[in-house]
Amino acid sequence: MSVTNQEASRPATLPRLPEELLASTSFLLKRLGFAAKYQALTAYERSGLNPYHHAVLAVLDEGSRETQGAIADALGYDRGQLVGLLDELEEQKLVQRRRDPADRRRHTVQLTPDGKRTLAKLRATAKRLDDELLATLDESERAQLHALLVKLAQQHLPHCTPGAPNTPPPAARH
Amino acid sequence: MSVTNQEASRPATLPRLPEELLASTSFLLKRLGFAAKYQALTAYERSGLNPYHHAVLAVLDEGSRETQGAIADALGYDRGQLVGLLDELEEQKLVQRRRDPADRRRHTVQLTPDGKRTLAKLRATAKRLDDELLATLDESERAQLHALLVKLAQQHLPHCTPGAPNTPPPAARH
DNA sequence: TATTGTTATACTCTATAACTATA
DNA sequence: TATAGTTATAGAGTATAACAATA
Repeated sequence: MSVTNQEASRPATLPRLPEELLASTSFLLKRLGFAAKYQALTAYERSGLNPYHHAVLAVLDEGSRETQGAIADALGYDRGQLVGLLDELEEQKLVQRRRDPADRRRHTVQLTPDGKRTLAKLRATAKRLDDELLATLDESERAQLHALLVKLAQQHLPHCTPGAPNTPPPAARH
Repeated sequence: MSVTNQEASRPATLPRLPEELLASTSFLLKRLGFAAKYQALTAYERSGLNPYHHAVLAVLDEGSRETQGAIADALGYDRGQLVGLLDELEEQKLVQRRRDPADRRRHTVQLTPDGKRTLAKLRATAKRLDDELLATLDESERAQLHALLVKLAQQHLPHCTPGAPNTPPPAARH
C-alpha cells in the first residue's frame, strides 16, 4: 500500500466516497459540520479555551442575559454543562459570578476587562476559521452560502428566529 | 418562566443566539451539521440501522471496494469501528463476509439481495431527510447550496476529489 | 412545591493499542 | 517484519437525575 494504487494498478479501489452520499446535502452538511468543529477545536486550543467558551463570552457581551439559566437557554446548552464552562472562565478571570441580591438563588455573570480582551482575540480566531473554511469561495459565493444557511437555521435551529420552537436536539455543541 | 417573557415584559432576555455567532458560516455549519446528524439518527432508528450502515451498504453497492480496509478507507472510518458495523449488518443478513482465498488475511464483503432491498429503503429515508432539511428552499436554492457545499467538501473532506489529501480529521461520523 | 445552580452517575463514542492469523 | 481483521481498554463527551439553597 505504499506506491501505486493511486495510479492505474487498481483504479477502482480508490478510497472515494460513494456518489450517493456526495449527492446528499444532508450528508455534506454533517461531514462539513464535523470538520468545522474539529478545525475550531484545534484553533481555539492554544488559548486554553474552546468554542463553547467563546459562545458564552459572546452572550455576555451582548448584555441582558446574565443569569446562568438565561445564558444556557440562549445557547441551547444544558445548565449543568454551563457550570463547568463558567468555572473555567472564572478561573481565568474572564468572567465573574455574583449572587443576585434580588433572588439569592440566581447567579449573575459579568465579563471582566480581561474577558473583553480575550473575546476580541477569540473573534479574530473565529474570523480566521471562517476565512479558511471559505477560502475557495469568492465574496458573492460566501454571501450566498451564508444566506442559505441562515434560512436553514431559521427552520432547524432553536433560538435563531422568533416564531419557531422546533423539536430541540440534545444539548448543543458550540 | 411560564407565560410572559416572550412578549414585552423582559424583551431583552429572549433566548436568542448572539449575532456574532449567527454571522459565522462556520458556526452555522457546525450547528446545522449537528442537527442534521440528529435528524438522521432518529429517522434511521426504526430500521434498526443508522447512517453509518447506509454508508457501508452504499460503498458495497458501487462494487470494487469490497475488502474491509477498502471500505473503511473510502468512508474515512476506523477499521475497528467498521468491524462492529459489519457484524450488525451481517446479523441482519444484509451483507456477507467471505475470506479471500488469494490472501487469507482479507475479508471480502458482499451485499445480499436483502441488503440491496434494504439499501433502497435507506435511500428513500435519506431522500426524505434531504427534503425535510431543504423544505424552505426552492429548487434553484437547493442546487446552489449543494454546489457550494461540494466546493467546500473538495477542499475540506478527504476522499471527495482526487488531488488533495488534507489534514485528516479523526475517524468519521457518517 | 418549584426553581437556580451544583454535583454525581451512567452511558455512549471514539481513540488507542494489543492481539491473531496470515503473508 | 508487516498487514488484515478483531478485540479490549481507556478516555472524552454528554444525558440524566439527585441535591442544596432559596423562593
